[in-house]
Amino acid sequence: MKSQTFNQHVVKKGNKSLVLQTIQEYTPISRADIANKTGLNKGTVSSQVSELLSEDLILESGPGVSSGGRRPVMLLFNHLAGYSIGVDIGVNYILGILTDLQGNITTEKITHFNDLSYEEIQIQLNMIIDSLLLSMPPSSYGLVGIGVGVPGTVSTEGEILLAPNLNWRNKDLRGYLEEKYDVPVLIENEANAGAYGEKKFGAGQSSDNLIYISVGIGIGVGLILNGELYKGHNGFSGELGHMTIEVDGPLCRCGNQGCWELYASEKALVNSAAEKGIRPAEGQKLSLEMLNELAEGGDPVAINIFREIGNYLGIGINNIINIFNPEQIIVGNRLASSGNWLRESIKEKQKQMLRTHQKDLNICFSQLSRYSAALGASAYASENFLAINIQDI
Amino acid sequence: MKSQTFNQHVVKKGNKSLVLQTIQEYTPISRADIANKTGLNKGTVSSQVSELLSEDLILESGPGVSSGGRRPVMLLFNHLAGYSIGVDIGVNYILGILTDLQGNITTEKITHFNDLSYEEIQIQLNMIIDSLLLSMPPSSYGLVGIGVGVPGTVSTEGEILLAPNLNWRNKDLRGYLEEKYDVPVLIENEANAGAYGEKKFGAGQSSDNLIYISVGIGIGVGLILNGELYKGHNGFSGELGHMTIEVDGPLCRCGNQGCWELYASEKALVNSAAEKGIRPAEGQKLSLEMLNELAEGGDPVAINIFREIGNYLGIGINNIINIFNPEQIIVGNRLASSGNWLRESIKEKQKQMLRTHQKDLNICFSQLSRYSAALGASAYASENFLAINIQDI
DNA sequence: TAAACTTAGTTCAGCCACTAGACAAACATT
DNA sequence: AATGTTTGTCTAGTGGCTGAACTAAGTTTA
Repeated sequence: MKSQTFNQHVVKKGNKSLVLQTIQEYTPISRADIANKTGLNKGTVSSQVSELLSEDLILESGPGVSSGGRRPVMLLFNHLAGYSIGVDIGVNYILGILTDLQGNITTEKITHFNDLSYEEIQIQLNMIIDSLLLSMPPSSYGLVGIGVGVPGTVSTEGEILLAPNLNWRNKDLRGYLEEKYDVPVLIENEANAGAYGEKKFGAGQSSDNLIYISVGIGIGVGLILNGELYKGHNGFSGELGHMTIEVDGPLCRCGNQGCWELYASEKALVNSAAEKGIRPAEGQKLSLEMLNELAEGGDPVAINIFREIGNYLGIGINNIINIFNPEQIIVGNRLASSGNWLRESIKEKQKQMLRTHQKDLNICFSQLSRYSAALGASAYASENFLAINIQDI
Repeated sequence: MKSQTFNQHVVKKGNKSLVLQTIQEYTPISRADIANKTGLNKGTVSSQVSELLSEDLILESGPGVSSGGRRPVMLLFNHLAGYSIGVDIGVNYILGILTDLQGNITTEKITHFNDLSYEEIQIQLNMIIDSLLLSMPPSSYGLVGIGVGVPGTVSTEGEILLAPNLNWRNKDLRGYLEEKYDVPVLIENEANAGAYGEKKFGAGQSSDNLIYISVGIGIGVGLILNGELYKGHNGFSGELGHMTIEVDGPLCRCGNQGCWELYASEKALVNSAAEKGIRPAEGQKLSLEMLNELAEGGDPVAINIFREIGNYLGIGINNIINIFNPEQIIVGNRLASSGNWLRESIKEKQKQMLRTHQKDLNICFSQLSRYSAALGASAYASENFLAINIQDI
């Protein structure tokens, strides 16, 4: 029985965390305002604030404007007290960012590759992390954690069980990085990390129920339900790419038939373009970027292909609406760049749905562009640091 | 900002609730054992227990067996301290049960009807509740609440927004019942109530992530995720019956095409039987019960129809596995009675899935037979009572 | 310009729930 | 009968929160 028992320490920790969160959210804010917003006693707030000040997690920024009496002392979240690294490992790239505790990107590094082994990718990853560390400004806490998003399934303990497009199986990347850099490391599925990133910094900040659809080579989905990431029993949730949308559809490598990602992914897009006779320039590969350019230039065939893919995306999105009744759906990853060519046909498909289910529903393309997953991963690391740090004292 | 602030009252309430839950789960149990299991101090447990005793929520049941020292005083959850009513309103029936605080059914009443208006159903409902109340034994708290499961969408405030098969729209059944019976009333979607019932009393007691598929005229799904009911932003989650599984499938009344329930519901079953030339006996209607009997008698056409429906059920279940990675899937409501004829083809379909996703996964048919929803609804009412009661003191 | 009023933040006594440990009660073992 | 164990109660002590008094520092009003 691992249930939470309550005592003064829990109370203290909870309230301290509440004060810090309030400061983060409303920076700058006075002690009196915190007391108002949280319902805590003024004295309690004062004592928590003085602790947070001594821990350098917040700062006093001089007097604010009076509202008819003594001028308040404004408090700021000290987002420069430490730094996190967020890494997005894609099928053919590694994107690493260094962020402060507020998720502002300080430095970014990206490497592209093709067909590297796990060990070779480890080396690339090290180079990126090392290079980010070199650029890290001095701060009270230094590097507080590393978060990594990977295109595959991750166990609840952080082991990478299967990343099919990278050919990885049972890799303990977390243990490796924790040993090497001696900070907490969190590994997450790329779609989960993206969902978290969008919830913290993107379009989903106000929603407690948001679905992030990561449309790249395949489709993965990150689920934020009741305000928290839902990972499923073993951490395998969100495999909506392998949701059957056509009973007798073509066979997928997952063993099922008619999987959504066979119709609505980047791969499906490129395949369809090839079938429809679009040929790349000499020496180039048929790519999403190229199709984007064609559509931009008004090419009717390309535009039509996007419309078709958008139609299939819309079918899956309708399913998602029926399943989750979310407040916010965000389409992210590679295909987010084609938002302009997909938006209309998704909307068209939505018209087939009951209007009641679309109340307050917002569908959009990622605002964080390619940073969703890396930002989410680094935010995970930062959150983890703040939670532990508050707990310890 | 409605965030929870912590103080002594919260601590007290949390620990008291923890003690009560421990007693419920491990009845009979001694004070010392509670302290061990929860990690609370012996003294704390003693004081909470004496409060619970004075509130008549628990009982002392004399000495237990010694384990080498003084014999412990065993404590029992007083499940007879009060009673709840759980009601399952179906498309053509009302099932009402009276349960004690532990979910044991004391009395049950059922009425069948056809095409009644909302007002007529209200009358039937009153008759059932009144009759259950007459049978209620005397107890400390009497009736503590009423829970109702309805086949439709319920807003987060408990208003019935739409129950298509009953032709209801925007009905405030909750307000009506609360005024009439003067106890807290909770209205839930029938699938949600069923999921909760299975989690509390059925096959899902040990799982924190369980999916209850209510297969009746249509299909509704109740989602227990991370240990709690997931309702979605407006309370409309779980409409998996309207998940598209065939892109260009037939039009559904929801506006979408190829919805799952067009292939795998009781309605689909009966339609398929009619198409395949199965005719009911004179004066009867073609029904699930009749097809069950035929299959029982070895009728190959009937068996084949079940196999076909099971196949479609399997497709949707595979989707559910990919989406939620649950620990437990329970098929309930009317079609659960045909489990024997469906099981094999569902299993067959599962073979198409990645084995990793099926780790620790258990799929079964409802153990509570037709009581899932009513039990869940009454459990909701009981829980609500216990939570409020502890809070108040 | 002084008095009156407001608002911000600190301090302190009192309260309450939890904890640790002493203690008594009741039983088992030797 | 003596010793050791386990259960449950009791008490003193701790720590965090609350309310209220108080200081500080502004604004408004006459």
